[in-house]
Amino acid sequence: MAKLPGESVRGSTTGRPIMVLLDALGKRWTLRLLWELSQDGTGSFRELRSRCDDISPTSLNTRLKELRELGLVELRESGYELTDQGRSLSRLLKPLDKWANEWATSFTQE
Amino acid sequence: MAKLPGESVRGSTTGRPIMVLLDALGKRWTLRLLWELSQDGTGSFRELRSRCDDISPTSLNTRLKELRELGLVELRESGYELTDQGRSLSRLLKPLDKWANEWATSFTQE
DNA sequence: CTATTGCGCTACTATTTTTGTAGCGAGATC
DNA sequence: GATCTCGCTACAAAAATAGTAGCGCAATAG
Repeated sequence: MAKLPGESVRGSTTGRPIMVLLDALGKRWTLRLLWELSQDGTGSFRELRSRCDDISPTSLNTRLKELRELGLVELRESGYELTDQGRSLSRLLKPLDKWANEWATSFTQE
Repeated sequence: MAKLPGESVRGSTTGRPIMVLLDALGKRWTLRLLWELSQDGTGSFRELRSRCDDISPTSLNTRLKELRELGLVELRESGYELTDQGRSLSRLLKPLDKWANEWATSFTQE
């Protein structure tokens, strides 16, 4: 179901890993889920739902399935959690928080 | 049209900058456009279309409008290009390329 | 001064993605 | 065996995205 590296995605037929990644991250909730899982760790399906403002179970499941196929998330006894790869990706996303805060000031000053 | 920091977005009513950012980046083509503009610099509307595998003008325009409202992209005589803020954000995205390449190897080995 | 070219972009409809509501089936607890 | 919570699915509605055609404008060419 999910597009893996090497496969053709929307906007790029080359299968270049970065394109596959950008395509996956560009789907709704993907980034948010990675963010939530990296911030507060393991969470059950229903926990994740409430953390994400009651995202519909359909959407949540679709994204979680994809993230699992992409090797970024796994379901363990304790609940959903990031894989090692998922964690290493999340580390790259962390600086976005600080960036966003600085970015926000350019709006409040207007 | 675009949701700015401080405003409520899908999945988060707090207006927290990171949530607004993740919402914006999670829309189709946003990440890809930032990527293209950071890689090959300024580009005209039609150039960007072809760089993105002939994304429809409707979609392209919608995203470019948003990116301009968010202060990440601007339209100059020479074409569309990243603002300073857009460039600083793109710098954070750069490591994704290397990460994606390493990630991809975990699939070819299977 | 007409004709053509290339620009950013819009109108309109079709398609795909995402959502919301309700609830299933399985396992633990009482 | 009734109840609770779990992950998750069915299905229809709503929203986002896409595809095709072409407009209005400015610059260039004949």
